[in-house]
Amino acid sequence: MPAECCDEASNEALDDAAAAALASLLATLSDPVRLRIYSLIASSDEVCSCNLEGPVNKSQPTISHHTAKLAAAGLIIGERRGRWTWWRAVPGRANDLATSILDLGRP
Amino acid sequence: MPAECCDEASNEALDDAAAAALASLLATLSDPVRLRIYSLIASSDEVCSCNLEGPVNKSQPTISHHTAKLAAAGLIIGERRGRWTWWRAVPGRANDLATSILDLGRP
DNA sequence: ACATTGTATTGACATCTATCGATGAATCAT
DNA sequence: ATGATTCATCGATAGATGTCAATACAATGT
Repeated sequence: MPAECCDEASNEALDDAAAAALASLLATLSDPVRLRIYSLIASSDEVCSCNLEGPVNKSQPTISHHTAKLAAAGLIIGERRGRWTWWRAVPGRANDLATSILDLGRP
Repeated sequence: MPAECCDEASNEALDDAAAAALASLLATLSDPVRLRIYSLIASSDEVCSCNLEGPVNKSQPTISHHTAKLAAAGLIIGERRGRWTWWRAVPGRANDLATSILDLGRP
């Protein structure tokens, strides 16, 4: 610890647990494929998985892997109707994330 | 492409380039250490590097690596004054990110 | 029952990344 | 100049992760 420049222990804007939780949520959205999937789902009421493979252009296991991650993060929720799974965005989740990001800059 | 459930090509909410750019910015913030560093910087006017090692509790090369990534993403900017580098948050950047996230849900 | 279709899981592989020790470059004090 | 200090860079390593082929599971239809 140097001498002349350093203040006290700082105002601890974000503790370890909060940083880990927020980082985990951000990591879920930090993949281009997941972003596109979430964007497709969140901009519609409901999206069938069969409507994801086309635009996203990835294999079926890859899509399943990404939707599972988005669901585990609480960003989307899936409902199985018949053979297909229909996805919808969890309301308010993107809003909460946006305000969390804004709060990073508040003392 | 299945038959009964699938619509047309979807409303293309996010093209590949936009998804890659946003994902890259989110990836920059998807690390707990970087989140804490950015939080410390963004909640103050200016923060010296010597005020980061203490709260973050990582080695000096690790801190340097993270500040470099935050700076490359345009989230912080560093000014060298004498021996120390002083960091400040780029104004508006967190705001832009927050609105980008909110736009994901808009048709 | 059997075949078909949509989805999830497993295993393997390649790539990326966070971390740190060692070293180099730049700045200041004496 | 010499030494001390601050920061960046390099090399190495361990862990995480995106991707897909193969396979298993679930639901529907014949």
